Amino acid sequence: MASETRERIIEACERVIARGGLRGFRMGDVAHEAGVSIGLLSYHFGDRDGLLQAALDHVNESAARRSEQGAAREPADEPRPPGERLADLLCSEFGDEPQVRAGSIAWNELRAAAVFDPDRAAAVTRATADWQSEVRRLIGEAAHHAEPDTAALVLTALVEGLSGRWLTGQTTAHEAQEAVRAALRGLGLLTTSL
Amino acid sequence: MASETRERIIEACERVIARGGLRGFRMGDVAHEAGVSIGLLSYHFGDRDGLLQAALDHVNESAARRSEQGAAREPADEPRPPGERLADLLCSEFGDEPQVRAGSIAWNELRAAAVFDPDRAAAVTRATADWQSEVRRLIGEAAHHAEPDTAALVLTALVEGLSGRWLTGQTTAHEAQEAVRAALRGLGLLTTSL
DNA sequence: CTCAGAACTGAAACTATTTTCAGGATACGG
DNA sequence: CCGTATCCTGAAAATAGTTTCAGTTCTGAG
Repeated sequence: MASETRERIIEACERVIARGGLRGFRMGDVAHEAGVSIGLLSYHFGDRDGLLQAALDHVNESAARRSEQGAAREPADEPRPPGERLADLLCSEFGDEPQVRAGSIAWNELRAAAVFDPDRAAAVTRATADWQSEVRRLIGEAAHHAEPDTAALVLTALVEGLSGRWLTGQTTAHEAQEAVRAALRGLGLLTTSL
Repeated sequence: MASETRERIIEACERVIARGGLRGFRMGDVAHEAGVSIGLLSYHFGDRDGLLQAALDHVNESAARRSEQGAAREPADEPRPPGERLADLLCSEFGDEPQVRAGSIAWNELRAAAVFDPDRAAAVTRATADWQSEVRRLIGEAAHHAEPDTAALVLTALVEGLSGRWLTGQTTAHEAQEAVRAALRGLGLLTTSL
């Protein structure tokens, strides 16, 4: 059926982006990766832009789903401290599983492309605002903070910066996570005890 | 003279990069922007890669020069608090002057490209390490901090993340600077008094 | 002035990639 | 089966961009 093939193509797009970024996003590579002909890409998605758009939308959705999942996964009978949940949410960006890494790379590319493309900037802004307000909410639960909005901005921007460090091999995923936790402690949102 | 023309070409490169990123870096655009023929680019810089390399090196040098200037501008008789100098160094990335913005855009692009290009990753890593160790030094001067290395990582990564927010229009330069100062206060490196 | 070498031009050749399209395969209701 | 609508292919055309190069202009020393 066609929808399966579409799906396969979108997944191939994600792998191609993860391997070479938006710059290395070639329809020939996508077709080869998906095991279909190059003509089929146009058939399903119109042109290169349509294909890329579909792939990036999918990345967006996946990220949103993961974020919601994280919030829902909390068992009601064993309440984890909100500071810990905050740390989890923020650190979920880092991790050596291929899917996590591919997602981070795609986001990194999307953010970089958004500088020059208002449409993409709008999409990034919306998704980022959702994420940041979720962080803001957890800050409110974790502690009385004087400037919770600023703290949410600082934490989310920090994660984005650390993501770049990690993806370029300047830090490990673990170091990035430790840095996030250190920042949370600095803001009084995580107790020092391990 | 040739060196003037070279300079003009490099400056044109910076404008082209600021306008369209590394992806939008076209030799035709550079030639048009510099008011020279396309053949001259090859004559002076060999090929596209050589041209791009020269342009990025120039961005690097400019940033380094600006940073040194900032450090040297401190008059010995009126010592500014190290926390303030730290804030200045970190906030110098944000600002609405075209040159500052162009420099930030170039860096943002370079960081994004470094994910897929080991050579660029090495260059970025080196420059980032220098900057971070300067921050680390100022932290040492500003206060006894339990984890100065982690603090330096957090602050520099934060600036990189905020830079992305600013360049995509998600925050203003001023908001980004305020966020940096808030983080510095949280880390006990800047007194609350204004 | 004149010549050599450096700076410079722009069109043509080349390369890489996307888009189109004529047609082949496949699924499926009648 | 048959017809047809959908899915799919891959080669050819179109497009976008870089590199080359034969030739022109400029510059300065002799």
